[in-house]
Amino acid sequence: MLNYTNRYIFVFLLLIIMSKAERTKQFIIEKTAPIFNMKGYSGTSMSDITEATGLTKGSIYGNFENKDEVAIAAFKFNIKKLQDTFASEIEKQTTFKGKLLVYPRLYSSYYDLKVTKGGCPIINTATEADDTHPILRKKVENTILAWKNKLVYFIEQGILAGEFKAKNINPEKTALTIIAIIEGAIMITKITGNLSNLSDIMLSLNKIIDDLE
Amino acid sequence: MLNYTNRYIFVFLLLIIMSKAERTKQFIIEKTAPIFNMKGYSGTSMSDITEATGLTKGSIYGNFENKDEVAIAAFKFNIKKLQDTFASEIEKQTTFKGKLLVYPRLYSSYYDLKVTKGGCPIINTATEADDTHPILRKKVENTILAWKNKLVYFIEQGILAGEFKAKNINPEKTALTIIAIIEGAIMITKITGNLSNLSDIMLSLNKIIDDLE
DNA sequence: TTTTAATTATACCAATTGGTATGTTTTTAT
DNA sequence: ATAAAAACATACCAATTGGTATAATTAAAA
Repeated sequence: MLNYTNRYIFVFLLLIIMSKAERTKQFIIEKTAPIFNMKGYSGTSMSDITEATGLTKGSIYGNFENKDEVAIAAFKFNIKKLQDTFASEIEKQTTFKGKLLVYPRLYSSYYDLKVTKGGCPIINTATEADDTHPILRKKVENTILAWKNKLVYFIEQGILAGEFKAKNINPEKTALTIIAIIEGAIMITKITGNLSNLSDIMLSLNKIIDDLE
Repeated sequence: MLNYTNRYIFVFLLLIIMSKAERTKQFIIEKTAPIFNMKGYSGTSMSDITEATGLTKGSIYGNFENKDEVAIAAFKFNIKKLQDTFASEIEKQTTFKGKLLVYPRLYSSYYDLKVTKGGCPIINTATEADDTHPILRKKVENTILAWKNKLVYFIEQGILAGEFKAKNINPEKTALTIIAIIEGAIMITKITGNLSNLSDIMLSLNKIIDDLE
């Protein structure tokens, strides 16, 4: 994470380096990303976009081909935001078990972090796009597969490092199960509004990772 | 499940008992339920409904107040279909562990059953409605809570019957985890199109239930 | 079998959808 | 400082949205 001083330097550099167009493009993405995540693709209208940005259609269509492009950019933005949060925490960990345990720990306080408004962009986009939007569908699929591969890597390296015992562990199966629990937990927590559901389920996830020893 | 003979008797009785209106109402629900499940609430238009049923707007609005009412009825229909499938299998089991194991077993072949087109109506409706549709949101929440209570009951009774050892088991936490794994697994499988993902994750669920002993 | 009531079709409504053509204003580079 | 280019606003477009009033048809009750 950037501290306040660095953040100001960052914004200052953006003002110099980025062109006006790049900045508004970024501005549009930042403002619409939470809307797409909450209302979905078909639930978000062009007027939602103009309203959220304070810009007119002319300027939206000057920076993006169509609604699709805005939605895809917004999805990427949401995913990156989420990944950055986890990547920086995973980096700090020295063991592979420690890296895996970042997920239950961070997700337990997911709603405090409020990384993405409207819940997890993966599950939101996946459930809407799977039967309706081939481009977004493929993007979510790739996101999940990349996540799975990362987890598989941690588990395999953990076995090599002697942190986990190799027998009985199927890295792929374990990775998929971890993702399933997390995504399911977010869905349940969002719909019930009961944050303790999330921490409850994350305790189960914690145990699963612990049992890999 | 009804066999063919019983099904014909059932349809015959419907023709006598149900009025024309009741029958078309049911017809509309059956035809639109898969569409709402695939395209979502805001993705399904009135013209989708008239197209799928072959009826005109007049007849749709003669049987339903508005689009909301059709959507809610379609959601209930999808949920009932799903619940009936599981209820009949759970009934057959004599042990509570057996009842719990019905879930991983049936979900492993979920896509063969093809109970509901477009994936699980719970996760589909939950992710769309949580920030947009209070009525549907509440319906999904209640569905999940009822499911959780059912699982909690099975686990508690299983403990009483000596099938599971009471210590270390938190029925509520376990129930929530089971639901999370199932819903997450469906999401992953739908988006990747890889059915083996579902059976892989269901093996993990199987182990979790086995470990309750 | 006829009357009454319910059901379905037709034709319409204003509002909104995503998108575009054309001006006007800012940036940017010279 | 000025010309060229890019960004933005205005005003429009046809198509579609959810919904309704009314007419035509069909089912149910007498």
